Amino acid sequence: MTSAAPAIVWFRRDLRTGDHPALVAAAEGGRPVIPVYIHDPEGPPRALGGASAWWLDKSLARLAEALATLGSPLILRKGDTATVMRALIAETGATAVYWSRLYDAASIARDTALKSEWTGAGLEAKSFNGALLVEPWTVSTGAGGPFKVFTPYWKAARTAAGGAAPLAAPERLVAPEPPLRSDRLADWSLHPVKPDWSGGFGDWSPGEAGARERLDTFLDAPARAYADHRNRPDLEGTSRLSPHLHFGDISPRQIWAACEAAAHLGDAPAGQIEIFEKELGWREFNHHLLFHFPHIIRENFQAGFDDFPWIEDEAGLAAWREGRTGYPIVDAGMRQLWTTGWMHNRVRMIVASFLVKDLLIDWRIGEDWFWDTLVDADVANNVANWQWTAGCGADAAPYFRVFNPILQGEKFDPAGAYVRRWVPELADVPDAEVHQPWRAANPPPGYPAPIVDHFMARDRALEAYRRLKS
DNA sequence: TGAAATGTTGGGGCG
DNA sequence: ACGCCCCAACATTTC
Repeated sequence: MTSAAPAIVWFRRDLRTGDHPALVAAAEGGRPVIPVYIHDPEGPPRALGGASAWWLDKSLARLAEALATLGSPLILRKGDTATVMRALIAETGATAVYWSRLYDAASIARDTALKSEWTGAGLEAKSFNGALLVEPWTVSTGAGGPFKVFTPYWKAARTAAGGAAPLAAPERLVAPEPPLRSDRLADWSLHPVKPDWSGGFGDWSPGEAGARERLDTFLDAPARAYADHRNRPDLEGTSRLSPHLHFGDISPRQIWAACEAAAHLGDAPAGQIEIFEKELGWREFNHHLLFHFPHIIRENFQAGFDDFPWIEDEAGLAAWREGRTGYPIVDAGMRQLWTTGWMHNRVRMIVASFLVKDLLIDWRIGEDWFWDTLVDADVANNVANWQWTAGCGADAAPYFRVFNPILQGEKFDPAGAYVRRWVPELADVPDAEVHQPWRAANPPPGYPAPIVDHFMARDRALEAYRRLKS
């Protein structure tokens, strides 16, 4: 079969060999398979963030190892996708290109144009579902439109979500002859240098094996108490699978199947697992929204918010980014983000509420920062969650819902272990005041006083939202 | 996937 | 024993 024309598998955000429909389809019949990753730092959908680049570097390295073991090494090329692919097709005589679908408008536009180009040139160009449990066009409301509210969405989608078993990885791949030129991953400089700020990222294991290990660890313990512990940043209560999911180190279907198996075997209480599955549901919902309402990538879902009087506050923004707002739970979150490339989800809501409601800074500015600093930065999730917090999104938190950073801290970090870990200035503040250290008998030296009074800021935000409505 | 303000209730102290 | 008041605890409304 070595004379058969090769098939290209175009990897993007599906950096794995298991449960990979495009890879399985390409390997069928034993024809040569050309796995390729094309590095276009400008996107779509947008320029690669710094923390994402760090992750991509490691995940690609693991994928390259896995594909080499299977028999066909990963080809790395840099540049404009259409140009690179044209050259690769000409060079190899490939007759098919397979890939996993993306759901933002810019990626869809690019992929659609390429598909018609390749089809026009006589190739088989085919896309697959490699990233979602339920693709956005699969479910619709009774009226026939897209969902805008999570609960009815998930009621409809979770039925469609179950069932399909993950695909096994191909047992072996046939490499094209002669071997193809590939860039060296190191030459892409995805890992930061001068300075290398990634020293705190050490707990992550990007790649397929790391994702599986993370999933097993999660199902082994945290999943059993997920309902109670998922909101506790001081505990290891969450799965931490988000960056793996973004880059496709693991598929949601693989996670779903493992969850169902664990619940079925009684390894973890079904009710707890169901709440975790609902979190996967939010990811699905966010992709559903981005597909059906592509403008939300930069515009308010609710146009009524377009005239919101956001404030330009460079000093406040800098304090927020650097974790020196004077509110421990906010500062702990922002420092955890900067140091590790990740922030606990409960704390994301708190810091986002603080930026948008206490500082009245445009949600897009916060979204930009998250995009650059999160290893799990994902357009669909990032945009939908920021709009949720700001109140301008679909099924958003009502405008009057303002998080109190003191109460949130006391409720979800009761002993102050989380804030003390990331804000060492608080080491000696008694538990009773650790979330409002300015009230301690001896306020910690070197830790800032609150940059804004929350209760004043809350009234100010409610006034701004009220005026917008009228 | 809030928090604060306001309303209601019921037990206990007290004259 | 009784009524009155206080206020914690809970419920409801409002932002």
